Amino acid sequence: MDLAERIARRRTRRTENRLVVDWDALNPAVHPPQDPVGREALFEALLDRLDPLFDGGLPRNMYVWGPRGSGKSAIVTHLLSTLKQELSSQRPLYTATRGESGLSGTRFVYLDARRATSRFQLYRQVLDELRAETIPRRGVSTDELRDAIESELATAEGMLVAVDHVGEPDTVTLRDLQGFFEPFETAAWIGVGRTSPDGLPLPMPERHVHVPPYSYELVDILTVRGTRGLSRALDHVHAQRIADWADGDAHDALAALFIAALNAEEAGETRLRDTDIDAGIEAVPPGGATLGQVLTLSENEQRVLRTLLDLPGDDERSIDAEAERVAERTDLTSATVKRLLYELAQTGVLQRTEVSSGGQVVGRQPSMVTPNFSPTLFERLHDQ
DNA sequence: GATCCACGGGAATACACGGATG
DNA sequence: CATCCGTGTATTCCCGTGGATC
Repeated sequence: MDLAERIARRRTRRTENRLVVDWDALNPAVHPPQDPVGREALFEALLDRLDPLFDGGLPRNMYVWGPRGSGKSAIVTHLLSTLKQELSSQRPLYTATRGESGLSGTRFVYLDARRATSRFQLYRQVLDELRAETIPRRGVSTDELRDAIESELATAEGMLVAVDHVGEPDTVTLRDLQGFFEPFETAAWIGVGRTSPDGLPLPMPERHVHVPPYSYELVDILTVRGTRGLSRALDHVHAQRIADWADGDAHDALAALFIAALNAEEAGETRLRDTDIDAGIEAVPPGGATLGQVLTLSENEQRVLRTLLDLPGDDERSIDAEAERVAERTDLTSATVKRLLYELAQTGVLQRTEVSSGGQVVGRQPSMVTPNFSPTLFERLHDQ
């Protein structure tokens, strides 16, 4: 977007008199296509390790790790899409114009392990990226998919796959990755996760890239995102306030900003007030489940959450009772809902708290579940 | 007929607590 | 007093079945 365009957009925004002009810019689950703010040194470190790529070779497998909200996903998605743009000379459909080697360029694939939780799904999504046609979800064996990937790689110089969110409670581990990509001679991978590499495969330190939490950069991130998303610049004091509260976590910071904006819009305001910032901070459980995590849950899990949030009143209800209510409002059995609720609590999406036993004397104390994320944010992003 | 996996439910295990036992 | 036991409930674990698709 050039300057003239920016100015034009600003003008229309003003005349519309709206506070928010681009919700995606404020959305903590969305990574803008622009260069991530304040991570130049990390890109250098990554490019160093990817050096062989630039001679048509393959880098070693890598592990990129750091705490939540430190920008790992932003970095890796941006890295892969740029590499793809710059280095893969061929697109899936146009294999006719091959280079001298008779091979098409290196292929680049970014995957979210939350959306590919088995070997089958991982292969399927890799193949889906490599080929233009849609790959079936059923009726095909995992081995067939593997063979298909192999034959696809036979005509390429190599493949670099980045797998985001490895090593979470429900996702594949680094060790799994190693096994999954073992069969492919010309494939290298980058695992991205939160846990420290101690005790994991890939013992060599040169294969690790540590992403530290943000510190002062967080204010810049909020300012940049705010500039894109809001019709007026984000007040520096507000940005600072959110950044201090978020303690280096960009997800929580953006989530708070998003809710602040929502709050102001609902009040018919055209600028953020101090109270909106307060409301934003108030609504986000620090260190809770990220929106990305919640929004990549299966359809039924999200439906259960949505229904749970809509249940009327009664803030003291056992999981058993909650499951019963949710089951009534969906086509799932209460047994299934109950299992899902327990599972969601185990992965940190829901939080379990003891419920004061209503007169019950015998047996183990029941607990209840409450969302470990901002319900407002989830409802808003889920329903859209 | 083959494939994968979400659902559903039952078995196994954990926990709470009162009372019996050592 | 400490530990075990019995009973009842909560929670976790596990796996067979069937739907959807090729």
